[in-house]
Amino acid sequence: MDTRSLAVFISVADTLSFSRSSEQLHMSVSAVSRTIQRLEEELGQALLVRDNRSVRLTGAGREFREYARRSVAEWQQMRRQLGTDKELSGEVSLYCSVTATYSVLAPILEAFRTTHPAVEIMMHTGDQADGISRVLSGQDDIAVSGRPLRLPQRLEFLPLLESPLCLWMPAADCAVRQLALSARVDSPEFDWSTLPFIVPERGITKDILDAWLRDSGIRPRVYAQVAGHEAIVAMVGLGLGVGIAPELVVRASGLGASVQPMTVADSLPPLAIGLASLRRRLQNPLVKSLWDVAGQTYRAPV
Amino acid sequence: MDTRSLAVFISVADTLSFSRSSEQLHMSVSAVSRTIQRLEEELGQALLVRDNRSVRLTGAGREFREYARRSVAEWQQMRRQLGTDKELSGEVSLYCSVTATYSVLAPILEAFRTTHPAVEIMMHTGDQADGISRVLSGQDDIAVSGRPLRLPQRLEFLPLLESPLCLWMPAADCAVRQLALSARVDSPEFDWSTLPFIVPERGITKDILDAWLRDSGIRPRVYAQVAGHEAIVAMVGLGLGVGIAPELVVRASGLGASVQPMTVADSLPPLAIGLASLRRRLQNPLVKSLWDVAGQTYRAPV
DNA sequence: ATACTGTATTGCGATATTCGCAATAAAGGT
DNA sequence: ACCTTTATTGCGAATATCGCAATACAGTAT
Repeated sequence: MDTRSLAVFISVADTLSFSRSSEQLHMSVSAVSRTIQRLEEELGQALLVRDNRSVRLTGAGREFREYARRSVAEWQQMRRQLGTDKELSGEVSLYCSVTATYSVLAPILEAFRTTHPAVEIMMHTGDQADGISRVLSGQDDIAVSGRPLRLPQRLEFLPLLESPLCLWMPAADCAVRQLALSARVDSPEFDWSTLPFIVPERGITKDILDAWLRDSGIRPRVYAQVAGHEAIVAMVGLGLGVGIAPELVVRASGLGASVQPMTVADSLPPLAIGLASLRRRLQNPLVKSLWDVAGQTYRAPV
Repeated sequence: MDTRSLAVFISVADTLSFSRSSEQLHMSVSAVSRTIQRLEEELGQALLVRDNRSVRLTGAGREFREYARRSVAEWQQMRRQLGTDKELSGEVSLYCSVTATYSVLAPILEAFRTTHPAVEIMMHTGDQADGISRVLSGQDDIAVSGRPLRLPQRLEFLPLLESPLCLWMPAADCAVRQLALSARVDSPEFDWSTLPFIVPERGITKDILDAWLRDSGIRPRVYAQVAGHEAIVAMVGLGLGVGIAPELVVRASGLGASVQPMTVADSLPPLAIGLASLRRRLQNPLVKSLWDVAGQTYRAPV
């Protein structure tokens, strides 16, 4: 028996519906169904009567709900007690891009510092594209990252903000800019193959760009593959080509004057930026509290 | 968090030794170690201080032990309450050989009947060799069987009694008997290839026999492969060859007079006979109580 | 009557977790 | 210095869990 199963049962006992519980708990209906089945098997006793239409509690189910509530509460209490006993201290390891450091992380860390002064923050910066894999491999507890197109189940993602994803061209007059302006970019005749592209080497932005290019039927001429949005913006600013980057990065880079957004027909989906962490690591109270602080910090503005 | 982890922690906290706990809990030291690690990670707090030589409880560990004891006790109590509330009733499915029915199962079922009159026993009989696979496939809750040479981890085995495993030859004078007696069987020169063997088609006895034949360097002349010890004994009794069977079966078969044990140099290992069940099924209180009754029934005589 | 919708279960493949074994590291005893 | 005992860790194998899609069933709409 584990607390997770109890939580599932409590939810179903409250909603009296597998499907509603499955939404509430962010899991599939089948997972809920099997969890209840396991519980019933373990107890040798039906907890719920379901007749394909409705769900009701059995006598045993009612008794068990009492127990389950109590048990979960006691567990939570024990966690809090152990957690607060020695005023959260320890180390949390973060990974993010240079830009994210001040544009996303700063307000979070400020808030976190005041409430948990004893916690050591170990921060690593680098290409935003590596965040997810560093979290998956356990190198860091939390990464600031865009939401992956397909996120592994063991990964939890907490969306904080969205930033429009744009194609950028040089603002200064140059060959690339002429090309980019030479025709209505969003017209079907536009010849993309002449326009030099600067694309991300890997990561979520690359995935999104690839998908978008495929859907739009564009075969770009790749001028360079580089690591990090900051580098892309810089190269575009130098007139080497056009490139993709979230607006946020451009604004934060201080190069806002040297690049300009291109308007395209099928606009790119906005990039959801947030925190990523292994579910397992979130069970650690230190990591969890930083996570929670982040959620609160960004809930306020919205 | 699950009760299993708590039980592991309680054990280690009591013994203050990973290795002793690992024996107590029938798991490897590494599994114990990792369980504690997970617990500590989940709580964000060290529970035990180990310095490669000794294990001590931390403050948090002491607190947590209190909680763990309470939590496990409450869980057990809830199980009992739900279990006894409606006086255990339901169905347990058994599988065993014909012989085992009266020689092994009878005393168990007698005891079980008096304590749990409302439980329906569904019994299937057949070749003892099929017991394990029927349990593994979920067809039956419990099987009476010999202990498999390698038992899958999801299988629990409860040894009840041992019976010597022998080679048997016909007691009546006949060609096979003459052959079997023609030379000192346990001398290296004995020519096994002339002696017709009646071997089990499959199952644990077959595995043991195969291993023994291999180790003894014997290449037997197989006269017949048959299903079920009872059939082997019967065929030996008829003078068709020599065969392997546990003494228990011979005694129970009523053919004790028509077969005789052969003495061989490297004697066969005795067959451990007991109950087999999936760990998972043992969480069901019905199955568990039959299991427990069996254990008690056979502990007494020993 | 038939199609449709909402709900729980189940087969199945993919993924994640857990275990045991063997190798390793560390420290005390001989 | 060598051996023994004890906890941890890498790794492959066994097991458990999940989500998807198919299924089954009943009430509702067309």
